Amino acid sequence: MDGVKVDGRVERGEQTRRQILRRAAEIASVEGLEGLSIGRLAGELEVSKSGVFAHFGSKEELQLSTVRAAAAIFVRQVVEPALTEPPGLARLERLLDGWLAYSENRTFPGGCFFYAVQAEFDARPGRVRDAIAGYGREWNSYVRETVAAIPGITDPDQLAFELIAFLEMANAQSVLHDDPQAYSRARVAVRARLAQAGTAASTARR
Amino acid sequence: MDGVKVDGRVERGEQTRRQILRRAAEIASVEGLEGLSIGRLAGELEVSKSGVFAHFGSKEELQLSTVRAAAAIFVRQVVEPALTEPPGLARLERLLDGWLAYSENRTFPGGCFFYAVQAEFDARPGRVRDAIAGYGREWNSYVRETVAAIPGITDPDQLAFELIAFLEMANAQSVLHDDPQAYSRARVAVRARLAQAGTAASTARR
DNA sequence: TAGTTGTACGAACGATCGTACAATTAGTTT
DNA sequence: AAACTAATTGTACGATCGTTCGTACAACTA
Repeated sequence: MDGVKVDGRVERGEQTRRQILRRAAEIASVEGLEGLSIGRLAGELEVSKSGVFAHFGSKEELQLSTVRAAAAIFVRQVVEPALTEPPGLARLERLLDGWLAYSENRTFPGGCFFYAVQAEFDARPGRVRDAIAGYGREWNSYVRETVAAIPGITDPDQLAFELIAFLEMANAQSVLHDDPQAYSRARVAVRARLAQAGTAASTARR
Repeated sequence: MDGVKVDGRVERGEQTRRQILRRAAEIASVEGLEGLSIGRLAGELEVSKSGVFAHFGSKEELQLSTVRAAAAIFVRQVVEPALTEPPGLARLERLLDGWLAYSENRTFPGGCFFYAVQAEFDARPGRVRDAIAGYGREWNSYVRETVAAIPGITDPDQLAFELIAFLEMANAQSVLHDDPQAYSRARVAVRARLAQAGTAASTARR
């Protein structure tokens, strides 16, 4: 076969790279992708600065790789579990619960990775911002489509906007104010909003 | 009288300080309070680096002063206009509209100043974070009390949480994706949520 | 075994960061 | 006019930033 790795050097490199990116994503969720410095990252991982640098070739490439790595963790933690549910309300609820758990668990120590880096890069141009914006759009449209798969939903864009707003607000309040109530408020808001959409749907059906 | 300023040197200094802080808040809304560097700030304002530094004595003090200056702008732009309305629904609507206009206008070039710096400092300890968290709490409770002044509102905490969530979501989406629709979505969400609270109130009254 | 490849390293680069301090300029007071 | 005061400046510092370079060593190929 072809896909079998036999080169131990490359494998060792990939493992180092994974460790770097895991730690980089943790740091960036707290200090931001600019606050993430190569020297500090190397110090915490007890490897050389040039060793870290060599994996990426530039700081921008490290930032981009970190964003990609965080996206993979997000997908595994939030998106994939919801795919075990059938399309419809069950899948949406699983998705939103999964997001709140991902934030509340501190999968990343600074709360949601993407909340932190979106706010950091939203107003400055460049490849990092573009990558973050791309993942943001993917997330928005995934939520919208998950919502749209529920029978009788009239305005999936509007509903997705409001649901995501509740999630991000919970993350923000919890991290900044150490307020555990934030998540229960978000759950209440989500439940009420979905109930409202449900009754609107059944009313429209009459 | 006593309050009359006669020393032209002090007045000039205060004016310089105001100019520094205005520019600092603009930069910080885009690059963050850490991305804000004294050297760059001095370069843009065409004054010496040591001149800027002398006004504050440390970078942390510059950051704290910048947060205070931004808070004053926010109060003038968002809170004060709403105070011209009588307590109740009218004041709340004026407050929320004022916030959306403040974000949409780009009073700060990076959108809402506090959205940017909250996300930057929410997970790291220190005086800057404490100051930001303090203003955040003030804002939360001001919205809550404005909501609570509407007759028949049952859960002002929950309602304030949801309304603020819509505002911040609009800001985030608009800045990151250049999406002008974000604000109209927030307005729709606010209107629907207030209508829901209103009918709940009149139902409860029966 | 000899030669090549890939990872990791240490040392050094110029630039910029925040900070310190003495000198200078401008305005006020005597 | 002299003495004083406050705002601003120039110069310099140590630390850290991202980046470059030559090298060491382990693992693969021929």
